[in-house]
Amino acid sequence: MTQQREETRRASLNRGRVLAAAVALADDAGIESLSMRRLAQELGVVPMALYKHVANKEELLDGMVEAMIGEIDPPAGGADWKNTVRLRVLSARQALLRHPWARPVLESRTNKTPTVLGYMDSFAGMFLAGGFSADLTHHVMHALGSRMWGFTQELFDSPDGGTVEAVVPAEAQAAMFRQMAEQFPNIAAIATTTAHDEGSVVGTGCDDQFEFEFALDLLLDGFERLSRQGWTSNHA
Amino acid sequence: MTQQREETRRASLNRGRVLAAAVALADDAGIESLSMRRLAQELGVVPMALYKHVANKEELLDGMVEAMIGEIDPPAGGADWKNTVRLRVLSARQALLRHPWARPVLESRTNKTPTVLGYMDSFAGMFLAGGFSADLTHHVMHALGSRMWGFTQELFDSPDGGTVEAVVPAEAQAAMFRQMAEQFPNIAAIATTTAHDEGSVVGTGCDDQFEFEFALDLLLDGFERLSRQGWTSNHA
DNA sequence: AAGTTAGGTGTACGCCGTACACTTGTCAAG
DNA sequence: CTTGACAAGTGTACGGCGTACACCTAACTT
Repeated sequence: MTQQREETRRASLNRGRVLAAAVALADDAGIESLSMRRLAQELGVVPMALYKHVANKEELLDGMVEAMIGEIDPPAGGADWKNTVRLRVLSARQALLRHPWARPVLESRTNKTPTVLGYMDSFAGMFLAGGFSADLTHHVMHALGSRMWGFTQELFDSPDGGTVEAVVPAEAQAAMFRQMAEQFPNIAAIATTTAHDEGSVVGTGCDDQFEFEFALDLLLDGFERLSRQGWTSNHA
Repeated sequence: MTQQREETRRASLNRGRVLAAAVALADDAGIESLSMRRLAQELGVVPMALYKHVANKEELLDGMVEAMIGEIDPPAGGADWKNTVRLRVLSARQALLRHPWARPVLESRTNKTPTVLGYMDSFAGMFLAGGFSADLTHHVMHALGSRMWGFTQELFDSPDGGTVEAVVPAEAQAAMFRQMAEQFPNIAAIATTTAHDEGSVVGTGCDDQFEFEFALDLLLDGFERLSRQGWTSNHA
């Protein structure tokens, strides 16, 4: 039967192979290099062939997101809600760090697929199981926002690899820093406390994982406090 | 002199007119409609003419962001840090709501212009002036993240206007809801507490302003607590 | 009067997503 | 064994995009 033949014919495409290739390409070459044409080329096929397996590029991206979600650990049972949520978020973060394209793609998605909704549903479930009211759970989910996916809008994000500084001569960096300190004294004050080397004022010098966990724990602690004191909305 | 002539010659372009037209176009037709060609057409000029006033599209977007930032109220003096920050964030939010294109554009910007840095600097200044250590200010800025700009990654955001429901017959909505309740029981539980009408499970039914302020205040309260107890990093 | 230059033009290139009509290889039914 | 259907891959083409580059022209400087 058809199914059998398809599997034996080596070169045959299918939705899974297309998605896997798309993920691989985005991982290796960056999301901006992922075009239908380039992807087809990578698969040794003509661009239009892809459309037999995904409806359009949007759906391709949806599929990629779903693949990424599949890498996030399911909620660990047993622990209290706070740790359960915490671990899940950090697991999501790991998946996201493996697939840097996922952040912009996730942000751009406007229609949630069932898989995405399922992920969000399981999140809501963790709060409800922890004794949160439905109302509080709702607000708390909003407050968590994209941190649910393990990412934050980065304040200072490096354009890419970040080996740029090596090229710029050190004295020029120092001059730039002095100029910046004049124009942006507060940022400079912050930067000097964390970055030990004067050159890397922006971009490097931030321990992203620390910042992420700092904010996450701040929120979780806030949630806990509200839940404990039996928060209810005084909102219409 | 040149300057004088330019002002008298009505049709002449300049960077300001280009940026203003770009903002107007993005406001009216959506950011996805803002192309160099379309913008040029709007200005009654050939596409390449724009490149005499902005280096490329990236710089155009940077300029638009700067224009938007210009609409944010400067920090009000006199109040305590918390209220100062709060009001400024809410002012930013107002500007952002007037220009829906600004969120995606801001997110996509990788190199911060001086104006953007200046805005961030003034934010850091509010915390420092409130007695925060440089270190805590740093982390707090990260935790605030994009909320500094008055936006959050929306959990359930409607694709557009949102008058879709009017088209879908009510009984079909109810059926969809029942199916969703089965598949995503936790989301359904949340949705029913807030949305009084069963149909609008996703997208509508959330008071975005409330959600925003809820999360903002949660964070600000957390910041206050840390600052008061003289938080210092036990981080390498 | 001559030369410089800023600002607007026209053409063209290489990308993009994808509509649509086509071939082809595989199978089930007659 | 033929036939006809159908799924999968192809080829061509269209309208969009950002923008490089050569050009024209009107204004200002000297």
